[in-house]
Amino acid sequence: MSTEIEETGALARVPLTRERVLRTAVDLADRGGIESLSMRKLAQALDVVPMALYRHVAHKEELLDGLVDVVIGEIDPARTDTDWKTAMRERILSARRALLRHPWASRVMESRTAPTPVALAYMDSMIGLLRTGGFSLELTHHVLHTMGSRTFGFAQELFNDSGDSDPEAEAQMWEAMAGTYPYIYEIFSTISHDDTSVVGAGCDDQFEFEFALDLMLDGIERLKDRS
Amino acid sequence: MSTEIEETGALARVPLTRERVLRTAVDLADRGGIESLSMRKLAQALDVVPMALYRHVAHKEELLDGLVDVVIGEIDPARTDTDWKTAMRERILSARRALLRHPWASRVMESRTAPTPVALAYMDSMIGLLRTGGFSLELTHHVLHTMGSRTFGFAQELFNDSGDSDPEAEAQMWEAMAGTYPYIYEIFSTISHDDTSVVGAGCDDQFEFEFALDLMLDGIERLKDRS
DNA sequence: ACCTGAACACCGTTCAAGT
DNA sequence: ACCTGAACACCGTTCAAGT
Repeated sequence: MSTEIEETGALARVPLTRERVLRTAVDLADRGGIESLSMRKLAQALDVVPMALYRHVAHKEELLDGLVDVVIGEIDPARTDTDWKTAMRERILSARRALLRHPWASRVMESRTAPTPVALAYMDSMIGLLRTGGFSLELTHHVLHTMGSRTFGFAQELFNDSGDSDPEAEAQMWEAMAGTYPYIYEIFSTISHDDTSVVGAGCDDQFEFEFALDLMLDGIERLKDRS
Repeated sequence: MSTEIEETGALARVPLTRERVLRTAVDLADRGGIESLSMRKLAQALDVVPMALYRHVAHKEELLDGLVDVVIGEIDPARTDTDWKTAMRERILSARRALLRHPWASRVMESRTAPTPVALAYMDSMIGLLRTGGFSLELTHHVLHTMGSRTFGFAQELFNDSGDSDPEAEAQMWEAMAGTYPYIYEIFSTISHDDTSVVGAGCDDQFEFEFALDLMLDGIERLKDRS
């Protein structure tokens, strides 16, 4: 009967599993950003004492590894009915879509020191695309270095303008740029005409990502044909 | 006289300046890694109470901005006596050398949300190389997106194998790879023959960086000539 | 044997009390 | 008016005491 009361009190006291821990963590990070994801807050969201998490995850690093695995799991498998270039291109764009759904994911991926089996499997199939596509071992290796994190669908932007967008401060920066950074000013002022503001997120990130991706894929293809 | 004792006790009690704070912080990070750089430890290294730092730096974020500025300050200025391609190539390689001297720097740069004036000036002169080299505004913009952080001399490696290098665990991973990740195995086992171990840091990072850089510069040059 | 509250050893930063 | 010790509100994680 005390059991009954407990059950009612905690409603359907779902047992804590690694999967539920990870799912809740992804949710928390999606909602409040990765910096708001602490072991303590995660425990609270799961209605559990912090120490209970350590049954399913050795430490926070392992939790972060798990989050990356969840995101990689959302990437479509590689097509097997086309050439290497199309298959790689489409898969990378699928990876990019997964990362856009979880804006914290690329930063967490950067911070990992050792690849998980899931990440290794992803890499292995990517390399497989090249090898079965006729690339030599050497060229494959160079290509991997060239693509870097782009293989996982992201690239290092120069500055992550997550834009707190204080319009006053922005206008001021704008003014300063014209004088002291003429070339930056020139670019920004002409590029972002399509958007509402003169400054702001005036460029098409998707286009720019594909531009760089294709420049690399084309360059890589040329090297392959030459060898 | 009590003054005299104090002076002797603290020896040449150098006054705290922003520059001395930054220099010590760079030193600390160089020596013990960026994760060992806390406001408290920095204060201790300067033989000062933690709060004293806040006179020279508004918060830790500003300290990190300052560190990035120090590193950018070590990059050679752009040559003015060559074509855009050579000037850009050499400057990026100079930036890379600066980053190699401070292994924590690229990670700190990634974490900055807003560029400092020093970073903006660097970017402005980089863009200037392209513009005076005959690039259209549009192409210049695309190039910036393509190069991304490479402009600052670094690229996202797939995994930062800072190698704790537990040889036993490494051998085990090696064994697992052959079976479950055949393509990764194939690459690693053939590439790193030049080095001592079969695994290990068997590839020439400098070569790989330049390979990718040149692939991009060549692709960019081709686009420019076409337009 | 299992579970967990309290504690530890840290953070960055605030603020009021001291000089 | 300046300086700073103590305190605050957090962390991730250990561990011994409780059941």
